[in-house]
Amino acid sequence: MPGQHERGERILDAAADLVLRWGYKRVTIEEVAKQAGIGKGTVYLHFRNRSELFLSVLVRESVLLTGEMLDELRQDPIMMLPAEQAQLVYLGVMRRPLLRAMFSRNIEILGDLALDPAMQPLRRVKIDLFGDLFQVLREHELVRTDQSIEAQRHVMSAVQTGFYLAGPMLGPYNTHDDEATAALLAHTVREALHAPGPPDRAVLEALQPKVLAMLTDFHNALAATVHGSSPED
Amino acid sequence: MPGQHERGERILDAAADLVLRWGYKRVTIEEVAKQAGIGKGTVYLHFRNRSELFLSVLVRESVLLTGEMLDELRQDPIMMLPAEQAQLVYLGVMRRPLLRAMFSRNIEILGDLALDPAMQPLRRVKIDLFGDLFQVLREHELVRTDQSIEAQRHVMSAVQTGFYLAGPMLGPYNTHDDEATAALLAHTVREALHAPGPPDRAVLEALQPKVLAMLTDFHNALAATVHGSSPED
DNA sequence: CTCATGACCAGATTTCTTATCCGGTCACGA
DNA sequence: TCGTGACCGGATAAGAAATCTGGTCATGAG
Repeated sequence: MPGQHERGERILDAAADLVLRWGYKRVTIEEVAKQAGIGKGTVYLHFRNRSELFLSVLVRESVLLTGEMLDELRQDPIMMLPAEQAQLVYLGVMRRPLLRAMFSRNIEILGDLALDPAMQPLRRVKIDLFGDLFQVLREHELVRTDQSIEAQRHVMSAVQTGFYLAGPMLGPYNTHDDEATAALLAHTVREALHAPGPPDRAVLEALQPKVLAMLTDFHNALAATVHGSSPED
Repeated sequence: MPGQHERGERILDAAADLVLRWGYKRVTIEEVAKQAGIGKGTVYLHFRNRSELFLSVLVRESVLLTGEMLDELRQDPIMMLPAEQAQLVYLGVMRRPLLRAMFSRNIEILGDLALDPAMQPLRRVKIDLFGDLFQVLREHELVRTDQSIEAQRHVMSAVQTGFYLAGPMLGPYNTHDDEATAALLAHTVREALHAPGPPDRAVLEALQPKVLAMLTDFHNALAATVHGSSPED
């Protein structure tokens, strides 16, 4: 049996590769199977159907990114702050062509995959994460307390959305590379949401385990939805 | 001859009404002419072609909005500040169904009209306006001076884009009405771009004529591109 | 003479029909 | 037990025919 990692992963590799080369719409299950060196039916031993397969590709990328976030957070608790997180996520997304296509609504590559109903629960998990995170940060006055959590979530969503979409839209007027844009995004989030003044390192460090646990839960919840070992029951 | 205002305006009225009811794609020139109570060929005495007609509808709305901005700015020079402007524009756009459809990329109603190449020069005028505006504000330290003008323009675009698009995208999680969202947008822009501390009223008032002139130029430039009196040469 | 008009044309769009493809299943065989 | 590819039907694409509509312009009203 060729390849080092297990079959489910190889299917995901093949699917990811083909989507980037041909676009979601044009990739057939048979072609994915061929590229993975297996029979067509075998794909269905791992994924219930077509969209679950491709969604898994996206989720696997997200899991990788979340893993990176965890590492960074372990190294420095400053990464629990919204601005730093937004910056890191932005750079991580831009580094991954599939996520970049998803976040910048590249309809050419991902088609209507991003609108798939199966995406809904993932969004929910993410929104819950942010709700919880803001709650904790607020309790320790790391973010402003003069806005509601809903307002902060709204600002966070809007600003992030804007930075992902505005780059392409500005066209030739966009003179910023990814690093510079990420820094701008961080600045905007920081000024809009963080409590004034520098954060208290002691508080940050005290909170680190709790936030780490929350992010780990999120990471695991995501990972649990990547099939590829066995089709979900 | 029925109707009070002149024929070009009546054509624009008819077009605006039909676009909102049927969507840009479905509206035919003949139908617009019928609704305006004139013959089909007459439309072409006012507009060179289909897209110029519908673009003019959009531009006319923008001229109205810019007029409101001018009034507000005359009443209170605080309105020259980016946050206040963004807030006012947001509310103005949300109040006008056609502009709302354009800014929130409602593809159902406006189709690919927003992508029309004829839109380009308008964007350019608007971007130039913002460049000039930030330049003036910066010279009088009403906005931060530790960022480049390009960076500030980028932040402004991104944040605005985000707030226009994030509302629909948040779906049921969006608990804010237009007023609250506009306030949130203003807050975000203010914190990200304004100089710290309250603005100096004296400086604001001293600058009022200059900014008023800039906005008036913009207003006139926009108005000049609304045809409807005679097809452009 | 000026200006509005609607019949007219070509190209674009839609509709209807036929052909091909592909997601998903499952009987078979390794 | 597990992997496979032939097979099925619905979906999608391709093609042909019919309809529609943006834009023009000869005509006639004022």
